[in-house]
Amino acid sequence: MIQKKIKDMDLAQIADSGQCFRMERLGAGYYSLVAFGKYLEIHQEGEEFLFSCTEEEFGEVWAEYFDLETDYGKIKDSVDEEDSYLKAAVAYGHGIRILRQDLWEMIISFLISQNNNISRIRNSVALLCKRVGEEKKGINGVVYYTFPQADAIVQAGMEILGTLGLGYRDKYIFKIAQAAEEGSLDLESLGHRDYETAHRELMSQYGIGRKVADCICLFGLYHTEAFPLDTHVKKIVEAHYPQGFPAGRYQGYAGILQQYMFYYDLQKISVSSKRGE
DNA sequence: TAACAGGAAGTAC
DNA sequence: GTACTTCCTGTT
Repeated sequence: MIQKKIKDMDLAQIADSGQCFRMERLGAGYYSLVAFGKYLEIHQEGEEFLFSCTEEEFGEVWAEYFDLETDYGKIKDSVDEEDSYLKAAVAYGHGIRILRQDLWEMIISFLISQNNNISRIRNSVALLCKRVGEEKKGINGVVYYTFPQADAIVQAGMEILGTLGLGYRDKYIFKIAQAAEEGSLDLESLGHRDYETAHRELMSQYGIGRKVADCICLFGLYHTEAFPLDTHVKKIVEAHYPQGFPAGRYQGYAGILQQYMFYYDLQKISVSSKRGE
């Protein structure tokens, strides 16, 4: 158990921001997550955080995972003063960060995400891990499941994948796991490519289109210039940026701002539907 | 309580 | 431009 003070980070906001699907709320200010085969529990109170790991593990895994090297305050301050929409989005989701997640997990998770909703994506990912991943025990004997590697998915086969309620996406997952196994999808080299190249290579895979490729680039490869255009962001751009989002003004990190906009839009929807609008 | 309709971080064809 | 799988959510 270690303690850290971290600015510009809100676990509740990150958990609900649709970029990760394995972060769970345990109680007020308490969250758990599984990533890179490890289980972590976190408690947040303002800028004070307790992590259920050693200082060593924090330095090796989690500091990078939570993107602590990046100054999100600076990013938020860089927003155009006259862009009232973006100012509001950034103020609302002030604790959003882009997590640096595992590439393979992002490929499969965002394949599942297409034409789907977040609560179902979470359930699908959880079930995939439980049925195909590896069972492990974390702190206090908590049982958790690692995200299945490509070989395990290939071994499980369509027979198992077909029982997970993934819909038509099951075949995408199976085929891409096969591609990773036989080498026509090379994760290692993908990690060394620039954004354009990585995006093109990802899109050549069955089941990965432009939007999913952008999500994988942003969340799995940390190409922060990637700007996934999903239904929400499309709607936002149409309403607030008729000339297109000014990505040029935010060279190299438009994707981070996209995440604030996405979260802002998503929360507004859930709040308004709760009010019966 | 249970059935029902609408819709969901898109892609392949 | 349209079909696609299944499930989640809100409504009746």
